[in-house]
Amino acid sequence: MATTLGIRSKIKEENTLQSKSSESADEMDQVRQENGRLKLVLSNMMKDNKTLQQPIGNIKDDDKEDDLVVLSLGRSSPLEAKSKDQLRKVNKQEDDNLNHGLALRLDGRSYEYAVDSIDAGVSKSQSPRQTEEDSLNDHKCPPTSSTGLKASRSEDDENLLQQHAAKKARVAVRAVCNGPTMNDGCQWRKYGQKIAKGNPCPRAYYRCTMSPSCPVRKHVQRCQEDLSILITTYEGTHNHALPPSATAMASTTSAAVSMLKSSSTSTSQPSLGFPSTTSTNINRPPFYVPNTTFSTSQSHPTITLDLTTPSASSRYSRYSSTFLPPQQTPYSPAACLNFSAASSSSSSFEHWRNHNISSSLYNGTQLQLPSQTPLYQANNYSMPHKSTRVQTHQPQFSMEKIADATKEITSNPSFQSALAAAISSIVGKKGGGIAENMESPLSVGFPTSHLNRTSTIVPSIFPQAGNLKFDFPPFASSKGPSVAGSADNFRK
DNA sequence: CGGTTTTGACCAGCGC
DNA sequence: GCGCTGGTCAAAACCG
Repeated sequence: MATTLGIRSKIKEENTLQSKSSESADEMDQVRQENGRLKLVLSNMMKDNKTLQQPIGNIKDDDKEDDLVVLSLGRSSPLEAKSKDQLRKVNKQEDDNLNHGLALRLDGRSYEYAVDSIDAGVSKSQSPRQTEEDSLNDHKCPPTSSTGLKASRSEDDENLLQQHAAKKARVAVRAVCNGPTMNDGCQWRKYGQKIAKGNPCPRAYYRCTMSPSCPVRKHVQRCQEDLSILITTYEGTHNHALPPSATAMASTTSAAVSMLKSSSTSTSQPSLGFPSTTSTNINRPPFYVPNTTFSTSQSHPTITLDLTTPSASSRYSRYSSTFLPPQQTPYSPAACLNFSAASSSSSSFEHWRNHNISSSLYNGTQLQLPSQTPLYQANNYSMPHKSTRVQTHQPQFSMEKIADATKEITSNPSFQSALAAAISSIVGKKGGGIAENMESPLSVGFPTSHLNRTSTIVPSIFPQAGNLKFDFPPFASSKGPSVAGSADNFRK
C-alpha cells in the first residue's frame, strides 16, 4: 500500500486547545453586506454595543508558539486541535483578497480577512469570473513567496499578519453522520484521499462539481474519538446557485464565517458570542449557536460548528428560553440532524417546515417560535423525525427575561453580523423566499425564520437591529423550486 | 459511454 | 537541505 495511505496511528495529545487573549480592537471598519439592493453598514451597531461585549470563552494562554486561537466551546476533537497544522497551509488563492479584507485582532495582532471570499459556501459578490481569476492567480502570482513568509515570521509580524489575511476562512462542521459524507445538498466529486496525521481515518477531498469553475472544496474526515461524527471542512465560495437542499449548509458556513469576521473586527477578544462550555468568566451568556470553535493559525482561520453535542446546556437555559428549544430533553443537535447520505432530508424538511411553521409560527406570539421551533429547525437543519418533540413543553417565558435576553443577543456583534449577513443575503435575492434564495445564507445561531417571514418581528425582538431596513417577502416555503428530491438529484 | 471513485505519485509549505 | 505532511493531480478502475 502506498505510503500516503498507510495507517498512521500516531495520536497526538493536542486536546488542550490553545488560545490567546487579545486586546481590544478599537475600530471596526465598515462591514458592508452588499447584496443586490441592500447595503447594511454595521459599524455603528458594533460601536454602539462595544461596551456590552464580554469575554466568552475560557481563553487560555498556554502556548504562544502556535497561532491557534481557539475558544473552548464544547467538545473538540484532536483533529480540530491539530488544525493548527492544517491551517499552516498557505492558500494562495486568497492572496488577491488582501486588500479588501477585514481586520481581525487576535492576541494583539491584526488579521485581515477578505470580505468577499471568506464566506465559505455561499456566493456573494464574487463572480465566476472573479473566481476564475483567483484560481488562475493561484498559479501565477502569489504576492508573497514562501520564503518571504518565513522571513516575515521571524522579522516582521506585520508581514505575517498579512499572510494571515490572505488565508481563506474555513468552516468545519462536526455532525453525526452515518454516511460517508454529509448530505449537504451540493454535488461533490472526490478527488483525493489521504490519511491525515493523527487520525487513522482517511480524509477525503471533494470539490464542488455543480459548476466547473466552482472553487469550493471540502474535506471529510471521521472523528477519531467517535466514528459516528463526521467532520466536514468547507473552504471557498460557491460561484453558482445552490439547490435549496444545499442552502442550509451554505447558510451555516456563511453565517459562521460572518460571525468570525464580525467578531474579529468588532472586538479584540475572541469572545465571539458563542457559548463556551469551559468558560469561567461568563457574566452574560452569549446568544446561542451550536458549539463553535474558532481557530486561526498561520493559515486558514477556521470556525468549527459542533453539531454533535447538546451545546445549549443548562448553562444557557436563560437564553434558551428565547432562542432555544426547551431543554427538557437531552437535546442534541445531532438528534435533529440527519446528514446521512441516505436520508431524504430535503423532502422531509419541506414537509416539516410546512407543518411546523404553518401550525406554530404564526400564532401571533412571536416568542413562541423559539420554543416551538428548535434552533436547528429554524436553520433548516432539522429533520422531521423529531418534529413531534417540537410541540412539547413550552417554557413559560418571562417578559423580563425575554427582554434581557433580547438585549444581550442583539447587542452581540456576532449576532448583528450574522443577522446582517442573513438579511442581506436574503433580501438580496429579491422576490424569493428561502427556497428561492438558493445562495442566501440564513444564519446560524438564531432563528432566522423570524427574519424570513415577519419583518416586524425583528425590530420588536431585536430592537437594536431596528436600524436595519428590510422588507421581506412572505415566507416562501411553498414558493420556489421544490426541495423534495433535490438532494437525490445531486447524489448518486 | 460518460461520470465518478480509487489510488499512487507529485508538489509545496513548514519545521528541524 | 531533508523529511514530514497536507493537498492535488491524473490514470486506471469502477459504476450506472
